Amino acid sequence: MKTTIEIEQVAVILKLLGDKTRLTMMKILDEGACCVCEFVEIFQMTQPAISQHLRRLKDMGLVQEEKKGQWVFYSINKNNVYYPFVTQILNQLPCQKDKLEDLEKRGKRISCC
Amino acid sequence: MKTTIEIEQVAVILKLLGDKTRLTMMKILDEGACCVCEFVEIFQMTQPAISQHLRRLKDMGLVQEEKKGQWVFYSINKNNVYYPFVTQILNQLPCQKDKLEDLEKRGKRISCC
DNA sequence: CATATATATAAGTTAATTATTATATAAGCA
DNA sequence: TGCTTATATAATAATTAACTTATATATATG
Repeated sequence: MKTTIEIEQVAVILKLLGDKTRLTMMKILDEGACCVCEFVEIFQMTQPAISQHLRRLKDMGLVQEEKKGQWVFYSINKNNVYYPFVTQILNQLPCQKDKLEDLEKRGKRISCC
Repeated sequence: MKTTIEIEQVAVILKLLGDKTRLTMMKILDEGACCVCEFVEIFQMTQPAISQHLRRLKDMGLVQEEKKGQWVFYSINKNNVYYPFVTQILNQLPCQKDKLEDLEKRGKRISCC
C-alpha cells in the first residue's frame, strides 16, 4: 500500500473477512464472477443469508454486482482502495476452484451469455 | 505461506484481528513487547477489558506472555503457524510508535529490568 | 505483616452478528 | 397473462462478542 491506510478501517475490513462464508466468497470471486444462486448451492445456505453476506461485501465496496437477465453476478471490485490489501490476504488462501467444478458436475453452474 | 492454510482457520484469525483494539495491540507488539498496564493507558479502557483482549490473542497463539516481577509482558509469538500471514497484514498498518512515545512523556512507560 | 499495585477471572448486561421465515419485486417462459 | 425462477428486503430469533463491576491472586514495598 502506498497511501497510509487507517488502522480502524482495516479492522472493519478484517471483521468483514473474518467470516468463513464471506472469506470463501471473496476467494471464489477472486477466481471469477459468480451469481447468487451459485453461492446458495455452494454454501448450502438459504438465499437470503447469501444475499445478506453479499450486500455487506458490496456496502464496503469490495465487490460489485452486474445484472444479467434474471441473474445478478458479483465480482471483485478492483478499484476499491483496499483491493491491494485484500488481494494480499486472498492470495494466501487455498484455491477454491473445486467448488465451481462440483457445481459444474451437478449441472448447477450458470454460464451466462 | 508454504503449507496450505485452512480458509476456516484464516477466518478465525481475521475475526480476531477485526477489532480495532486487538489489531492496534498486535501492531504495537510487532514493534516491541508491552505490558498490560501500558495497554490500559494507551487504550483508556478498563484493565479487565484489556486482559480479555490479550487472552483471546494468547488463546490463538498469536502472542505470548512473560512475567517480570509484578508485570506481565506480552509479545508477538513468532513461532505461531500463522505468524507469516499475520505479519503481512501488520506490515501494511501505520506505525504506532507515537502511542508509546506518548506514554513515555506521561511517565507511564514501563521499562522493565 | 499490612497495604498498594498489577493482573486475571467470573458474572452479568448490552450490543452486534448471523441465521431463519415471510414477503416483495423483477425477469423469463408457457 | 399467469407461473416459475432469481434476488432483495424486512422482521425476528438465536448466538456471540465486548464491556462493566466485583472479586481473587500474586508481587512489591513500607
